[in-house]
Amino acid sequence: MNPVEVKKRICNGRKKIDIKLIEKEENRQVCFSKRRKGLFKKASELSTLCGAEVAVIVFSLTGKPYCFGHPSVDHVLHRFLNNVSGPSDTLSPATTNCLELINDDQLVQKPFWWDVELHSMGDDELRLYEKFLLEQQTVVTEASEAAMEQIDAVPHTNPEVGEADYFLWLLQEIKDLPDIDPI
Amino acid sequence: MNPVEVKKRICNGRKKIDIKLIEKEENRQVCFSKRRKGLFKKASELSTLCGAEVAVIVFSLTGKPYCFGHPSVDHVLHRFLNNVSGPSDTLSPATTNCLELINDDQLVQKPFWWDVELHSMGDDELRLYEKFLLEQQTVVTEASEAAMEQIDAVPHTNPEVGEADYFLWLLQEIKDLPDIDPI
DNA sequence: GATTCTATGGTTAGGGA
DNA sequence: GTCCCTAACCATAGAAT
Repeated sequence: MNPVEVKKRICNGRKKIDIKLIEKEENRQVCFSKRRKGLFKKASELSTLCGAEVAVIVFSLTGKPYCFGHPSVDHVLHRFLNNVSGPSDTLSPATTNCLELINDDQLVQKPFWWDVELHSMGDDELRLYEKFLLEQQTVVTEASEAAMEQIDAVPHTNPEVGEADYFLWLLQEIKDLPDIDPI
Repeated sequence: MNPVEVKKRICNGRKKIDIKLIEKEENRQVCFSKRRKGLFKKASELSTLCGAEVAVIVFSLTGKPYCFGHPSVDHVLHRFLNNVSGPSDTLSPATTNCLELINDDQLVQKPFWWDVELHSMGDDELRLYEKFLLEQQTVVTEASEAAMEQIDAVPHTNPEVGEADYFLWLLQEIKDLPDIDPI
C-alpha cells in the first residue's frame, strides 16, 4: 500500500448489542456466519479439552443446515437417541434374548451390498454413491421414526409376549437379505 | 464484608492454555462445567440474534448427557434427520439422470419389509421392533459414513463418467430387494 | 461438585475489500 | 457469500468460597 495513501482506518470497535433478532438482513447474515463459526470452535475446544462428545446442529433462517460433531455428528446423535428411548433393562426375558441376537456380530459385521470397492469408481460414481447412501439413510430413518411414533402412540399394555418369535424369523431373513455381490 | 478485613484478592488473570485434554481431573471437570455453560449461551444467542434453529448435545467423559435446543432439541433433530441429503443441483447430467431414478417414488414408496403392522404386536414386540429399527439406522449410517469418508479421501479427478451405469444396475437390484412379506 | 472473583486473552460489531 | 481490521466487550483460568 502506498504510504502516502495510508488513510487512518476508521475503527468501529465492537459495540454492545442486545440479544434479539437482528433486523437488518445483511448484518444478520454476517453475524450468523461469524457466530456459527465461533460456536463450532467452542464446541471443538470443549471436546478436546474435556474429552467430551459434542454435536451441534444449526439451521439458518433460510433453512440451510450446518453441523459439527466430535467424533461425528451421527455418533453423538445415535448415542443420544439410544439414551433417550428409555431404559432397556426393564424388558422381559423373552425380549432380552432377542436383543442379544440383534447385537450379535453376525448381523452387523457381515459384508453388505453397500460395501463396494470405492477405488474402482470415477468421480461421478463416487458422488452418486454418496447421494445414494444418504437416500438410504433417509429411507431407514423415516421408516424408523414413523414406526416409533406409532409405537409411542400404541398403549403399552398388551401382555402377549410369545409373539416376539416373529422377530427371530425377521432377523433370519435380514441376515440372508443384503447379500448381493456388486458387479 | 468488614472493611478492615478486605484483603486484596490475588487475581490470577486468565492464562493461555493450549487446546488439548486437560490432565488434572478436577480442572477438567470445572472447565467442562464452565465451557458447557458458555457453549449453550452462545448457541442461545445465535438462535435469538439470527433466528436460527440450534441443537447442541454434549456427553461428558463420564457419559452424562447434556443438551440445549431452540425451539427444542427434538424439533431440530427431526428436521436434521429428514434433511440430510445435500444440494443436488451441482451434479453432472449423467449423475442427475441417475438421481432422478433414485428420487423416483417407486423406490422410496414401495412398501418395505420394515413396513409391518404395528397394531398386531404386543408390548414387548413393539419395544423390540423399536430397538431393531435403531440398529438398522446405525448399520446404514455407519456404512454411509465410512464410505463417505473414503469418498472424501479419494481425489475427485477421475474423468470416467460412463461407469455410472453401475448404479443403474445397483438401483435395479435394490428395487427388487426388500420385498419380503413379513409373516 | 458448583459459583465467585479478577485480569487477561479471546471474540466479534461494524466497516471495508 | 468470504476475508481483514480495530477496539470494546466478553468468557474464562486459576484460586478461593
